[in-house]
Amino acid sequence: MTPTLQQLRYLVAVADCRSITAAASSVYVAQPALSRSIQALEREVGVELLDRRGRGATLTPEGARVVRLARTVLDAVAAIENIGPGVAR
Amino acid sequence: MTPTLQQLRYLVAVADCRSITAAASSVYVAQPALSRSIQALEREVGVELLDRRGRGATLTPEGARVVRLARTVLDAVAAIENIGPGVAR
DNA sequence: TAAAAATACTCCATAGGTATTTTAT
DNA sequence: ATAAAATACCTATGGAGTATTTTTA
Repeated sequence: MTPTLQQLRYLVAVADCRSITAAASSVYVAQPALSRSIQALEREVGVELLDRRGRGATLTPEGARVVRLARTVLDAVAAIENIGPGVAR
Repeated sequence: MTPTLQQLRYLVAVADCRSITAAASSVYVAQPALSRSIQALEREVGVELLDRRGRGATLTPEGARVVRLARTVLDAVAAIENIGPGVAR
């Protein structure tokens, strides 16, 4: 029903790699896992995010918009991860 | 290792309700589930986010910072959910 | 002592892996 | 024909529920 951070990370990886297989290896996950994850994301948002082609995958216009928002999400999540007390020195 | 959107939603609910029990009911989940979820979040970020008191729970300073970031995250996720084609008219 | 929060336990849904098939150039 | 993506199947981890105990105002 709602995207997961994992799905957003995977989508950003595909955007960066322009290939599902390459994206999968870049995030240390098997190709089918990443492929399914993005299919589920597309079902959830109700829009095709990737153009699958024989050689690689590219973003649809909606996919590009989602990737932009996903980077905002992931940046804020990274900021949360860094809330903790800094290294004492 | 990394927060989940669920954890962020739960934390925001606690911030809004100033009580774990009330927050749980506001998001239609059992109190122990929300309680555990936030404990896990605190472990992940390595910081106490809530002051648990006999009567309710309040945010620590770090908790307040996380809540601010969490709202940014959740707003961007909501924008992703609304990427789909609008209602035709 | 009565609320709110935490713990114990059980169960199930989903995310991932391997093997394989389909597709498109 | 071949590389990339999708599907099938299985397993295991974690997120949720109920019941209960602990805590603090």
